[in-house]
Order: sequence, then structure tokens, then C-alpha cells
Amino acid sequence: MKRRNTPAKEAVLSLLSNSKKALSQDAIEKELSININRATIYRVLNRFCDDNIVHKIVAEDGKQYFAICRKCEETNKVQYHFHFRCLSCDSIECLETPVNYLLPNGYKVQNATCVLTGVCNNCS
Amino acid sequence: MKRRNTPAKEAVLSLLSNSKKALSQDAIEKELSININRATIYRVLNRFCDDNIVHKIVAEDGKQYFAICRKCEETNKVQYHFHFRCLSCDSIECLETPVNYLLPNGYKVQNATCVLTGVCNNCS
DNA sequence: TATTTAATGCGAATAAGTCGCAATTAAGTA
DNA sequence: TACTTAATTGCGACTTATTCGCATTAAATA
Repeated sequence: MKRRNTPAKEAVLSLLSNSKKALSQDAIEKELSININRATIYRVLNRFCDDNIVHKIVAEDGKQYFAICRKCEETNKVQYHFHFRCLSCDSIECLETPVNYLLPNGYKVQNATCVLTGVCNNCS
Repeated sequence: MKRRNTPAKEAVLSLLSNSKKALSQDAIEKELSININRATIYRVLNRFCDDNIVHKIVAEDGKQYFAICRKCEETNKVQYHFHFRCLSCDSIECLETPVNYLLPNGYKVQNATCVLTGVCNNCS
């Protein structure tokens, strides 16, 4: 299924590219200058995830946040790393800290989600 | 606010005590032999969390899972540790692996949620 | 310019979790 | 043991995040 370039896609991508933080759908919708339907934003984001252009983090608020990760881009593959969600400014940022874990035999990992929650340096 | 012993509370607590896995509200409701209202189950679980009797994990499916953690009990305080969610048997278990991270200056952590997703040894 | 099919908007649907409120009941006290 | 009070429950409605179906629009390419 070939992907097409559309205003919605470009707007979301450029917003994420210029953001150092992971954004939720409603944050994206608010920050966009053009009006894009809620469902469309989700579809655009999920397509980006499928194409490994952005990665999705689910925080302990149960919401999805999306980010283009510099680290992932540099190494050209998705790296599991910690995220920090600030309760004050309600944003999530990718930390440098990589995720390390030991796994009992027979377990296969497909994904790792690690989110620290608290107050970031800007807000404290 | 003093806590009371009720059938609902005891049923949920005994179910969690006998389970090695973290359970979601609907899993708990299904496994209980007595009928307890959905809202009540949530309230019981949240009270347990407030009292540090169970801990809550939010997985990347956005759902809340609740567990009594042996490790936490032994050390008598909540320890951040990795969790493993099996996509096949849809359960979450507490792993031994403790969570270690480096944090930039000025950040304050209140909570850490780390979930690995994949297939557990039973299911693979 | 015409064709094809991916992408969009809209509204409805789903699912998890919470809330208000009246009714119930555990637990302390007379 | 009966009485009191405040914690707990059940119910139904509500919220919020996300998805889905479907008709319509519009990229891309021949």
C-alpha cells in the first residue's frame, strides 16, 4: 500500500519533527494551524508507527503519546529508552537512558515501554 | 478514613494473593465467584493502591493491571521493577529485574512504569 | 485528462474508568 | 443487644481516548 503525501501527513510530521517532546493526539490537534479531524490524526500517527517513523509511548495515564526520537533516527533503528512524563507540563520526553533488563528463559520481547513520571527540570 | 472488611474487599484480595500475575478489572470480575460491581472492584483496587497493598501497572494497551508483588512485600516498600505482558495469555507478571535509570538534573520521579511486551515462556 | 485507490471527514461505536447518589452494612458504642 | 455513623456498595449515567464504517475527496501516475 503506497503512501501519499497529504497536508495532514505533512503538518503532523513537521509538528513532531520540531517538537522535542512526545505529543498526544489532542496536543497535536491543538498545536496544528490547520484543522485536521481527530480520526485522521490518529490514522496518520498510526501509519507513521507502522513505517517506523515515530514511536508510540503509552503513559500511566493510559494515553498514547507520539514522538520522533532523535536517538532512534541516528542509529536508524528503534531503541528502547526511558521516557519522562512531567505531571506539570503534561509532556513526555525521550531520555538518553537505554532500557536494560534481564529476561528469564523462553521469554520473547517485542516491545518495551518505560515511563518515569514526576516533575521535569523546567517545572520544578 | 477507617477501612472496613467487606466480602468484596476480601474476595479481591484473596484472588490477587493467589495470583502470580497482575490482573485487570475485567479479569478479576470474571474470576471471582461472587458478583461484584465493576465500579466497586475499581474502588477496592484503588483503595489497595492507596494503602500500598497492591501496585498498579498501566500497559501499552492502556489498561490498568493490579498486583500484589512478592518482592515489594518482602522489602516492605514498593520497588520499581520490570513487568512482562504476554500477548498470548494477556497477563502481566512482575519480573525480578529492578528498574535502573539515570536522570538529568532537576528531575523528580514519583513513579516508574516499565513493561516489556511479548510472549512468555508458557506460551512460546 | 482519466483512472485508481489511499486518505479524509463525519458520526457512531467501543471500551476503560470514574462519579453522584441513594441504599446497605461493618464496626464501634451505649 | 440495639443504635448510630460513616464506609462501602450497586446502579446508571458520564467522560475520555480511540477506533470503525462509509461515503467523499484527492494524490499519483499512466
